[in-house]
Amino acid sequence: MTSRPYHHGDLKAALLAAGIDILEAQGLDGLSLRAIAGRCGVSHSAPKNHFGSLRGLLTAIATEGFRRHAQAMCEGLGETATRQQRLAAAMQGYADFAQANPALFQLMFSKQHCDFADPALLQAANASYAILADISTGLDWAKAGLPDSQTRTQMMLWSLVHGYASLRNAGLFDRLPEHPIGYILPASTYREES
Amino acid sequence: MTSRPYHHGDLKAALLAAGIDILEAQGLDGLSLRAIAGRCGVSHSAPKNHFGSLRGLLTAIATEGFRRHAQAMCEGLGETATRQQRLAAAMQGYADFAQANPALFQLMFSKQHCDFADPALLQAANASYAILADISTGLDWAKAGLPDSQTRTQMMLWSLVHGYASLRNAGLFDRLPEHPIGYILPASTYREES
DNA sequence: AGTGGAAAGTTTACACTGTCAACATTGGGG
DNA sequence: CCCCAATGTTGACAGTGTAAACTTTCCACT
Repeated sequence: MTSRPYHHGDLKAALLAAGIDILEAQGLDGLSLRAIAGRCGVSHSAPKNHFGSLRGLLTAIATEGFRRHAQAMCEGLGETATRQQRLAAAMQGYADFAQANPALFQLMFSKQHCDFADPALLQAANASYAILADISTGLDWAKAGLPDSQTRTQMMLWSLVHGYASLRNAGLFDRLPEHPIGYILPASTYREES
Repeated sequence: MTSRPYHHGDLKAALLAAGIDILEAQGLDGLSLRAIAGRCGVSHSAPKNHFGSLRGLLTAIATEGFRRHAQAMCEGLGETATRQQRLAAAMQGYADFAQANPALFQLMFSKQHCDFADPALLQAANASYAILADISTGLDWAKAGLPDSQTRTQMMLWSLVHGYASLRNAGLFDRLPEHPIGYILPASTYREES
């Protein structure tokens, strides 16, 4: 269909897809170079030509994960919504993605498995962050007299939604009554748009 | 010195200590049953008698991690401090512990490595949560008309500090100006004690 | 057209892992 | 005193990632 530059088809993309499939089906434990290669019908050593090492392959998978993550955050964003509603929708998308893809989500934020020095991964991660950062413009959690109020608001929102998603995925919220992320965002901190 | 119920001394405790040492020195990757056993001078199969499997040993290590975690949160708690100051101190202890023991912190919240059905682990984790929950009594992030305001405040605080610690440990805050956790807690949401 | 070489994939080997079964050793309670 | 359960060892096994040597394919250049 697309390009076929060599004799067996579009590996690299097939390896990525197989990796994500195994990740969803069997979790991070079941994700091995040999399993991915086997699912693509190639030898266990073939992935090295495209990704160098397992770490490189996991980094590429995480990069694709951030792209889907950003898309999930954008899906609930209607044009007519208020900034508060858009923020709640983006955070809900963040948490929903983590819940729907727990192994991928865990991989995406694991310095143990991924190489955050990789430019592609860094760019994809920054793109996800930028979505929350953009929406949070005009909202303010600042204490009087402290600088960087915009940055601090962004860090607060990112930390809040990321911790919420992580703790829920780990099962630490199981004994508590359920509350969507919107019910945890303090209403009193919203500021009307100017 | 302590008790010596069998012919080689107090393994189990030695294995736990060796595991934590390796965790700090070499990270989660370097933590293997054989490495732990080797550091204690026993064969690679000895830990099975005390912990059953690697998962059991990691669960026990995480349990000890939660005990130290709770202690780190309590260290900054002075009796004379206001509730706001005590909250900020506990959260600072939470984040500092995560920064000082990144591998242990990662292990403690990894459903992949730990068995959260283990009663000891569950109790230790709940004890850590209870510290934040107790301090947050009297503080309120509730929207009017929603139930469970106490629970929601606790979830918000826990999510915020956990996400902050996790994202900072992953290096995702490296490009942003530094802000201690207290500068991210919104001041406007504090409520005076009654 | 034909050839050289780089890209893509295979094979083989190696060190390492966790788990298991069979075996050795020890120490304490009948 | 002696047996037995707890503790620890040995050896084997399937599985992992990595690396080197090898083979196959295809593209570019003369």
